[in-house]
Amino acid sequence: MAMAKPSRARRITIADVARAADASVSTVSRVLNGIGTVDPALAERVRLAIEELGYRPSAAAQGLARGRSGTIGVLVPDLANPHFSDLVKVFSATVRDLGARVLVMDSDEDPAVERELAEDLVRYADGLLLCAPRMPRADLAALVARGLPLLVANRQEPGLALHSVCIDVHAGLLAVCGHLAQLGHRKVAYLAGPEGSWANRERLRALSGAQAFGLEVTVLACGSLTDDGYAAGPAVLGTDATAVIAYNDFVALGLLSRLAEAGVSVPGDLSLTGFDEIDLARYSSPPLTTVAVPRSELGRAAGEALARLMAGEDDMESRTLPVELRVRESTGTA
Amino acid sequence: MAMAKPSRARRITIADVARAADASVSTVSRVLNGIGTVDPALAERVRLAIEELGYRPSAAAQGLARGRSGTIGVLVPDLANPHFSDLVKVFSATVRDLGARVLVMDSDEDPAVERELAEDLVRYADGLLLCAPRMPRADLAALVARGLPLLVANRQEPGLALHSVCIDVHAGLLAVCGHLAQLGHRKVAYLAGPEGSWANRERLRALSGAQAFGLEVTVLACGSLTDDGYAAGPAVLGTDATAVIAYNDFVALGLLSRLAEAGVSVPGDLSLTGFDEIDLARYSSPPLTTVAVPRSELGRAAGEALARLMAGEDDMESRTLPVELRVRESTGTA
DNA sequence: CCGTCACGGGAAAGCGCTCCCTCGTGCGGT
DNA sequence: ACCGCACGAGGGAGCGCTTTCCCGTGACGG
Repeated sequence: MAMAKPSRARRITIADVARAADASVSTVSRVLNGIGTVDPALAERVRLAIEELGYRPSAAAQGLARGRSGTIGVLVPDLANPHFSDLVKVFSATVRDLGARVLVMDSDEDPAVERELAEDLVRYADGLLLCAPRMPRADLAALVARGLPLLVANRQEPGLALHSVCIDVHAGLLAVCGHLAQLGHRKVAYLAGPEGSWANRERLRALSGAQAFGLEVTVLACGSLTDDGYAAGPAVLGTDATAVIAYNDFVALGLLSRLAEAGVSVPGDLSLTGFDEIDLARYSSPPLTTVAVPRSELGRAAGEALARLMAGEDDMESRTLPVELRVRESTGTA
Repeated sequence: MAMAKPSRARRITIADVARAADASVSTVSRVLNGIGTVDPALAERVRLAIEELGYRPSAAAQGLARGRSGTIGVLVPDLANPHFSDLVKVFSATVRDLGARVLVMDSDEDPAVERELAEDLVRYADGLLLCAPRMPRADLAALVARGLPLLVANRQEPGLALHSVCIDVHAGLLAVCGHLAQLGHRKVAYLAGPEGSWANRERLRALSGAQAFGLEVTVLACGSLTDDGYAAGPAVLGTDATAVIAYNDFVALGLLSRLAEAGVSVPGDLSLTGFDEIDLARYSSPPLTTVAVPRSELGRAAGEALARLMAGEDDMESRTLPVELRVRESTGTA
């Protein structure tokens, strides 16, 4: 008796269900999509058949037929950075309530890759969340021109009609400056983040405003990693600053470690501030004065904003979320 | 003159390209897929048309026609945990070289959600990477039965035919024990991680083996977060242990902070070890003795393993990746 | 010079779903 | 008793690709 090879068990389709439930494909589809015009008994039969067969609708077929995939693309520069993984986490949870899934791509900060990935995401997704602080404006414009719902996080590009949700970096750093000025500091060093990134530009902008507080700022090239902060130790000690504003908490913690090694007391000899408030900030010794950014809020706001964009509401204003200065023990009087 | 409303600019399809390039749809498809049997001149014309029209093939249509989506599903318990975000990052980069994209879902450690998400991923993906340390065995079995390439990370389930890549947690903790024993410690406290998780079980298993080193272990319930470690301070001080083995680096750092507050010297009064080596471990004071796990290696191994599974190689053995003890200043003689 | 092939290229059949349109039925109104 | 209507249910045309099958052409050998 010849028996078909159990090669690759054919996928169970909606037609199989229809047959099993003795209903039409249309009806099964209705049941699947919760359209109420189906006789309860029939619907129940269909549900049973679905259960029995272990049927799951093919996402590809649904996507093709519906004209949308139920997928949102997210592009981040570095998923290993808690700032972004947190964002993705909350964003993903938020849009999930909308019935959407998230396709994440990590550009590794490489602009060329970024372009390519964004282009790829467009093919898959119904909407895009872009965290691309350094993507060339032209690429951004090209993406906008594609016409699909697009939202950028933490970036503003005047003149480009794109929606965004941002952290109020400017206000945050201003608060830091105010705090330091109040403590009597006059000369401060700023450990700069990645050159050209929006976040760094915003900080610099705030810093230039800080002269109003009587602060004299020395900008030192640094980076965004703990290692960068650690490496910046000597440079910092080479200045006559009495306080250091680190690009973020990682940098601050790295520097803190180097300072401890060098026997420099914080805040006795030097005050130090971070930014972004990572969990560990309050567990360092001394606990770090930093700026708490509403990470979850950002993810949620992004999710909601994109939802509205995808629903066709195009008249939406960009949101800027407030931050909060967290004064702890790493800052003291000059 | 009646003009069609520029409603929602119809998608550009392969047919448009064919028309523009004066070729057949088949040919355009061939060019797209790099099938060599096309006259170079024609191919060039097609490429030009594609460029001109800004055509991008619809992922849904391709997926439906090809019978596979080019997407791999990844389920993690917590994307905010660097352990998993790192894994996803590397994994995603690895499979990208295979032409696959990654759909990430975060179960938030909720078993019910986990089931649902896994079920959902199946509809979208050609393969699955599961990080589900506590998913009920039955759910796992159900997933295996679905027949699609499935790989689990950091978990082994004897009797279930599933492939896995793991970190050698057992060996890692054994190394920690050996190190402490060598320093003369006899009584140690273990700050336990999430109950029921594979990683915690493995540690406990190693710990029971540690009696061979003459170690007497007190297990204290704790958790996996910095806060948990901080909170465990009093409990730790309530024991007569001379060394503490923390579930992971976060816990260790949290405890370290609490100990510093309490004026307990590390390693003078108490030795302390972490696990997983996060970046900050070497920047704490004192720098943390911990176990370095090959996070990137894990992601890469997972990517490669899943690639092979998806290519049909079913005869694959599970891999266990070696770890490395990093001795730093948080451990000293008893 | 014609038969044979190899090969470039086109037509068309799906892939598994959604959704519009149509059809049949049973009901109420006049 | 008849017409119309509402509503439940089925038929079938796509959605945008891939891929098989087949045809036409030109090169080559006998």
